[in-house]
Formats: sequence, C-alpha cells, structure tokens
Amino acid sequence: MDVPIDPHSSRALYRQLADELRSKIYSGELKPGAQLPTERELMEQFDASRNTVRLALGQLANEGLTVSGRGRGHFVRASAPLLFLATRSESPDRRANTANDAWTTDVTAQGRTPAQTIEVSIVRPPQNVASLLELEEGETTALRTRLRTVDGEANSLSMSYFPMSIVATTEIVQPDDIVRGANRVLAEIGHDQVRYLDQITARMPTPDERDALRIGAGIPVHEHVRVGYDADDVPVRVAVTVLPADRHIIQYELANAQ
Amino acid sequence: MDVPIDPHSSRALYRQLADELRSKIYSGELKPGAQLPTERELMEQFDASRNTVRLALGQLANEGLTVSGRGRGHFVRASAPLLFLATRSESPDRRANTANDAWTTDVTAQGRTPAQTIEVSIVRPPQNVASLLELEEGETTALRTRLRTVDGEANSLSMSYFPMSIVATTEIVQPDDIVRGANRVLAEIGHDQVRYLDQITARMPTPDERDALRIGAGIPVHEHVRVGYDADDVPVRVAVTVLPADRHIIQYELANAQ
DNA sequence: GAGTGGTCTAGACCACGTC
DNA sequence: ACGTGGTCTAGACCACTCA
Repeated sequence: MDVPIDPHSSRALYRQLADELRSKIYSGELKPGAQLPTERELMEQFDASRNTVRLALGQLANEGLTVSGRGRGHFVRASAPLLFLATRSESPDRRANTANDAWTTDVTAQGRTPAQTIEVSIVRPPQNVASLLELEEGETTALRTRLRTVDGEANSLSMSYFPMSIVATTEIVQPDDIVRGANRVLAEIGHDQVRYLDQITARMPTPDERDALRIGAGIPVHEHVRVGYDADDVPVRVAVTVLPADRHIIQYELANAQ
Repeated sequence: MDVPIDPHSSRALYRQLADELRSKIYSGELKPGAQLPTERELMEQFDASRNTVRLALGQLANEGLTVSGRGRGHFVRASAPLLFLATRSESPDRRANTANDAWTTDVTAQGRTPAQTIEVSIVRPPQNVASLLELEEGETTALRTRLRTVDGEANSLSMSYFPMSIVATTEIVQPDDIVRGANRVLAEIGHDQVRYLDQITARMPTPDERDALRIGAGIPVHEHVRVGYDADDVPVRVAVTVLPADRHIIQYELANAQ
C-alpha cells in the first residue's frame, strides 16, 4: 500500500527510499523529533537489504535531516533553537565601558550562560591570514584562540591574529582575559579600527572542529573572517570565527548612506 | 609499510582509513585534482572489504574533500575558483543610471559572462517571509525568481518577495527583466529602501537545489536573506538567495560610524 | 535481555569512461 | 575490451539503550 517504490526504475533503490522518507519529513508527516521506522522495518517494507536501507538513511543524515544513535533509532532532527551572532555594523557603544565584552553581554541578554577559555601563542599565521594582514615573509603574529560555550555547550571557535610588530609589548600577548576587549587595547596604542572587511564562507567542518564543537553529521559551519583596519588603512587584526550552522544565524544591519 | 591502521583498534576501520586519506589530502601529499588509489587497490592495501573502503571514501566525499565518477575514479576536489558576492553596505551608486543591474556589472567586471532567467508569480509567501514582511494572514506577494548563471554554469537562485499591497500596479508583477532594478521601481513609488536587515544561514542543499545549481556532494549552501525597509520603517522586500558555498564568498565592507 | 544501530565481509551485476 | 565506480544482497558479530 505504501509503495511508490519501483525496483526496476533507473533511479537507485536507496535514492527512492531516501526520497520517500525525505518527503515525509518535509511534508510534516514525520515531525521534528519523531522516530523513523527501524532499519529492520524498512527492510521489510521496501523489500531491500539492510545495507541499502542504511545507504538511504545515511543520505538523510548527510543532508542534516536526521540523527541516529546506537540502540536508539533514527530521528528527525529537532530544529534547534537558534542563537544569533549579531554583527553590529554600526558601533554606537563600542567605546562603552561595560564590565563584559560584547559577546558576553549579548548572550546574557538572551538569558543564556556564557563562558569562554582563551589561549595565547605566538605563531607564523596561515597563508591567507598573512596575506590579509599584509605581512612580510616570516613575520609572526600573536594568536588568541577562544572557545566559547553557552549553557555548557561548545558554541564557537575564534582565532584572532595580531601582527607582533604592533602588539608585542601589550597585554594582548598575555594569556589572560581582556575584559575591555582586545580592540580597546589596539585603540589605546593608536590603532583604533575604523573599517572592517568581512568575508563569510561555508563548508563542512574538519574532524577537529567536529570534536571541539560537537557538530553532528550533515551540519556545515560558517567561517567568518573579519579584518580590522586602522585610520591609516593598516590591517591590525584578523579574526577567524567558526560557527556551527545549526546554532548560528549571522546577522547584519545596514543603513544606507544618507 | 604503509599501515598505521590497526584492525583491533576501537576506532572503526573505515574511519581509520578515512583519517589516513584525509591527512594525505590536508598535508598536500594528495594535491587538488590528484586521483586517489582505486577502490580495489585500497581493499588490498588495507585488507578491507570493498564496502568498508567505500564507507571511508563516502566519508571524504561528504566532507567536500573528494569527488568521484563512474568509470573514472576518486579525485581530490580542485579548489574551485571563487566568485564574490560583494554585498555593498554603502551604496554610493545605487541611483546610478547604468544600463545593467549591479550583479551583471560585478560579474562582467570579473571577466565572466553572466546571464539570468526570471520568473514572476503571485504567491502566498512562506511563513518566515510573511513574518519578516509583517503581513496579515492571507496577504499575497509578488515573487520574482531569478536563476543566475556565469559562463553557462548555474550560479545562484534568488527569490524576491514584494507585498502585493505595494507593488500590484507596478512593472514588478510583469515577467520582464527590470534593467534599472526592482529597487529603483520601489523608490519611484515612494518606498526607497533606506535600511537593510541581513540574515545568513548555512545548510545542506535540498535535492531541488542540488539539481538546479549542480551542487556536488559535501557542499553546503549559504542562504542569504535580506529585508529592505523604507523611510517609514515598513518592510517592502524580502530577498532570499541560495548560494553554493564552493562558488561564493559573502563579503561585507563596514565603516564604523564616524 | 530484547531490540536498536554500527561495523564488516564476500560476492555479484551493472553503467560508464577511456583506450 | 577493460577497468572504474555505483548499486545491491545475505549474512554476521558487536555495542549500546531501554525497560
């Protein structure tokens, strides 16, 4: 009765099976959180081998539609409650003297509990960063790596690169939280950032990122790169932020020049 | 000699195999465009069954690292030449009287050949769009769907929604290209957009998008949503653009309020 | 302990690309 | 014609979850 599946079709059986299940998910017949039929049930329903059934289910998982667990079953992914990374284009309060950095303030305002760990090191930056910072061959940077968590769950991974030629003698190279923000420190030494260049790419996470950020199968990441320029148009900072796409919407507010 | 693979490890064999190949790709030992060993070769090298080898190779494909083809082999994905979607924050020339729209001008400037097809219809918008446009239950919108191609290759899919209450009598509901841009038409009838709200998400493409935009396995899409507000802060347009992430970097230039 | 998904093997036939 | 990946089957053992 439930068989629009044609074993003689040119479309692979496992694709037809995936199509069938996918359309039930999109149509709402299978709602977020609902359990799919077990693999054994699908084998019987569609007269297919277990490997074929698993190919179809793997397909859906790679599209980010389902999750599964040993001993549990396959489930329609619950549409996660989304956080915002509000990227402010205007910065009315960027000199504000708050006790917390902007991100902490944002997250707290959403009623969540933020936390972060910071590591500092001196590194030769990757090629693309070196190019964005307009560095000479061999120049080094201070790297501040930040793993942010919300309500105890890993949330985003951020790497900020600063040319050593600029920050060598500042607290930016110290492995402490800078409450007023590294940007404020840059401003104090005469490198206030007056202009940003943002580039956003999307890709599948690396295995390291999958581990560090607990990213499920079929979930891509945003890679948000921000280059900050001072008043002399010198790039003074490159921040690379990796954001799991099931937990983040990147938002910009833009006012047209009046 | 090439066996850091341990069949008794708790880590699944196919994962170890994938790790091995992945690290060769990241290290550069297998360069973009290079062919991987054939499945039969990998079976022998790692003393694994073909299904296991294919599981590992499927893993890499889902990470966007490799592509394969029947009768050809598995290859490291060539890092595609990237296009830009330059999203202008400032619009110095948005009233400019060019003969082409902004996108056509951009692409031509990059030495590529742009083309687009446009379809127009009157629809009840999806729920999220209705909410962004602050519509009442049952209100309809004009929908202009645009499939853009560059050098003959599908490139992006864009859906612009306009409240019918505003555009019913304008050429926006006509199925023709509007050379001076739909935004210009809105301005002419007193709904110049003075403010934008952009929201960017990333996800795996739907099968329809995969077909329409020729998206390979393991490649996510950006979904870029722009809401335009007029001087009275009324939302007059929602544009949803789907961009395959292997062909697009989204770029913003931001000047701090002076 | 029963049922679930996770992993793996061995073998088969087919469709496509290249030569 | 041959070698490649694409699809599919049948069966096995294991690890985990849940009642």
